[in-house]
Amino acid sequence: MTPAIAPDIAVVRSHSAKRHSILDAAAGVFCREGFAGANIDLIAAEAGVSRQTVYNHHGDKENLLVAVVREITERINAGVFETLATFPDKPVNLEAELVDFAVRLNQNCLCNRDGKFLRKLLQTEGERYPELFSGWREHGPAKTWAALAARFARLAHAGWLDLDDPDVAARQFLALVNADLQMAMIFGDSVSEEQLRAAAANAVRCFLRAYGKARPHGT
Amino acid sequence: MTPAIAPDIAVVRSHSAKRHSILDAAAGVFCREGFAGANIDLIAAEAGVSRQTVYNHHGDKENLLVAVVREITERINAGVFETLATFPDKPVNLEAELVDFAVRLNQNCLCNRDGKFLRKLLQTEGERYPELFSGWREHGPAKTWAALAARFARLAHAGWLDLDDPDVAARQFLALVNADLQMAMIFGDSVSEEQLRAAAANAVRCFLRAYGKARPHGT
DNA sequence: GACGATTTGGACAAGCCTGTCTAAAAATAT
DNA sequence: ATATTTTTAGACAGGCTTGTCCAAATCGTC
Repeated sequence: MTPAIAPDIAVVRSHSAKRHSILDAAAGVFCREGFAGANIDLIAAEAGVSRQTVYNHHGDKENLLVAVVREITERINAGVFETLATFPDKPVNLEAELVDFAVRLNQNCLCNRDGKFLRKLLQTEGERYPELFSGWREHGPAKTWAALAARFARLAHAGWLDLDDPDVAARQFLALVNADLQMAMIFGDSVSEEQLRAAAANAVRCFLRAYGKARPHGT
Repeated sequence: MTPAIAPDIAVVRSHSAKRHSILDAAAGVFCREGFAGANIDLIAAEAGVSRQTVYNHHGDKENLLVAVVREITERINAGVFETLATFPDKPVNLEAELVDFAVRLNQNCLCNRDGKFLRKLLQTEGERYPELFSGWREHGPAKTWAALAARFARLAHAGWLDLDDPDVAARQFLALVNADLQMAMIFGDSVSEEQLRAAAANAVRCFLRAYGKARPHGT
């Protein structure tokens, strides 16, 4: 009754490839047009798939949105986790390494395609379907801030920083990193590698002027 | 041929009251539902007006959106200008006065009903109708930043601040002021007066740690 | 009270979109 | 090669929305 293993995964692969393609196209269209304005024919066309196939895979327009949001938040969370692991815990040149870290953060999480999509979907559909994002809301930014705050606290303990409140400092770091990019992002402009580095450099310079110490006490 | 003055302004008053009511309702609906999802019947109902009257006043759905955006950007610009005039040019207690200024900025411009609407409309329709916001884009944030930067530069000249680049400092000031409110705003939560003051206090403390001088040289 | 303009409610056509159905086509595994 | 499953293209009903038209009603002024 159950088929052999090989055919199953072969079917699943094609199946999953189409599924992924649909999710990708849907993310783009939902993001551009909003949920109400999104046209399933257009999604199907952009996915290179017939409309019926979209319905076969996800059943409903609303269901499709749910799947898209789940996919994106999962990828975002993975990206944040991965990038957070590259935080300079044992810096040699703190300023340079924080700048690199900030650039990675922007490239992998905030200025990302996924980051842009999540931000936009959140803004357009967040109030209408609050339960859609409630999972991310609980496990997303709060955890990121806490993790970043812990890193900064460790840096402070090692004598690199002078912090009153690591949580506040973490939020301020993220805010500063985005300071020069907000307008570009809100207008949907693309940001060059150059702009990204300059923004990160400005942010880190300000951050270290506020919270940096001249030398770690260990040296 | 031309009627007397009184009837004219009386007619215009009722006319303009309805017009304003429609614009107000339309702003709310466009913002909640997006352009595609906005229902003109709903706008009319929320404005307390018949659908036909909406068409009489603004002709077209797209036209209505244009009118809404124009109205909001004009009000926002006025609010920014007004608030900017309350910048502490001759401070006694710089930290306290900057905190007050930041609170005003948030209340009158950023966390405002208008501010929220503009942000959301910009995000949802900005890429589809770029020319809609091009006017604000040119004359809005850039001018605000420049004006704020000039104030900071004057403060630096008076010995209160130590700035490399006033423009960067102005952007960072605004970014810091929003640091603690971003999540609340993105989720559409309302922010209490308390949160607003706390956020402003955190922002100003960080800003002054980075750029403040102990005393102005004039004293 | 009469007059002119505005507003109203409802009817209406036209278009678009969702979601379903069906039969043909394509792809895959055996 | 055949059988099974997936995919496709198209038609289709149903619903909703925009924008227009029109006759009745309302409002403010003379």
